[in-house]
Amino acid sequence: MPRSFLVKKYFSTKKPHYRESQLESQTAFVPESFPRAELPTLDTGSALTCHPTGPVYTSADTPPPPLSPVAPVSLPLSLLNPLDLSSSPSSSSGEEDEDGGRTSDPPSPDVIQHVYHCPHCKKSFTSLSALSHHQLSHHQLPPCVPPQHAPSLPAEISARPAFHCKHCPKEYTSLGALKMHIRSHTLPCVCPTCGKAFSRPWLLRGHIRTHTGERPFACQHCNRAFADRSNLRAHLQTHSEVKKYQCGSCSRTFSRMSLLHKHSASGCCSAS
DNA sequence: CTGGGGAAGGGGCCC
DNA sequence: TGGGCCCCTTCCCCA
Repeated sequence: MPRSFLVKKYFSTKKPHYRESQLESQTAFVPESFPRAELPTLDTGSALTCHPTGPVYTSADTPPPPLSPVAPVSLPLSLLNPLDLSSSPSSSSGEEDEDGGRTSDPPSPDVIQHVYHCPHCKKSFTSLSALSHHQLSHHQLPPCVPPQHAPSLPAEISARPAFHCKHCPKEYTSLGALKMHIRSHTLPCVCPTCGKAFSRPWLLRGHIRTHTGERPFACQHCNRAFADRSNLRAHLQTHSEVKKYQCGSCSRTFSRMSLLHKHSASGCCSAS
């Protein structure tokens, strides 16, 4: 469902990650009712407003305090598999992903326990391998790389070729990764209803659900349904007596990491 | 102020 | 290699 990834916000008031202009014109999923007037031909010399740095954490610069996983969350099994999402692996195709999910398992507590931060962009990763993969995109380490991090990178990383995005400063170590990234600039999939543009067709399909009201992800414990599986997953936490995200200082638990971050930022345990 | 829902941003995995 | 889909995370808004 649409994480609606890389949406070109024609009308959005949210923070724009990319400017509307300078987008390469592509033809897929462009409805006739929305000529790509706002998707001018890309000028290779233009620079999109692409923030090379990582996400901005609202809880100041300091990373969130260690997240203590709440040990055995007392969720019934049915809650952990509310939609029996693990039943039919790749049987879905596009629209049927309401029941075609490969897994509905909530992130395991130990996933939450370890947070690895990229020294280059401050992004956080829940596993060292994920961080290592991510760091491939930074394979040309800037001088600011903390020395304790740089040596930890695989040796072959420094030898990999770099594929530079011509629209932003990002670099990738594979052409495929670069191409996928470039779609975030070109945004070839345009919503016929509102004109929002997406990088991938399935993102557009999910976005269309926001117009149609389709909510294929139903909660088994209440009448609510969601258009996004992740949102259902978050919702399921509200049915749990013990939340997954626990404050390391006061042991208070939260249903979402963002709430825990808010809690930490509010001063419970940040300075103490 | 807090908790929750909606939607979005990004990377990874599988086929 | 690319498409399709996943997960995690974050932000914004509202009750």
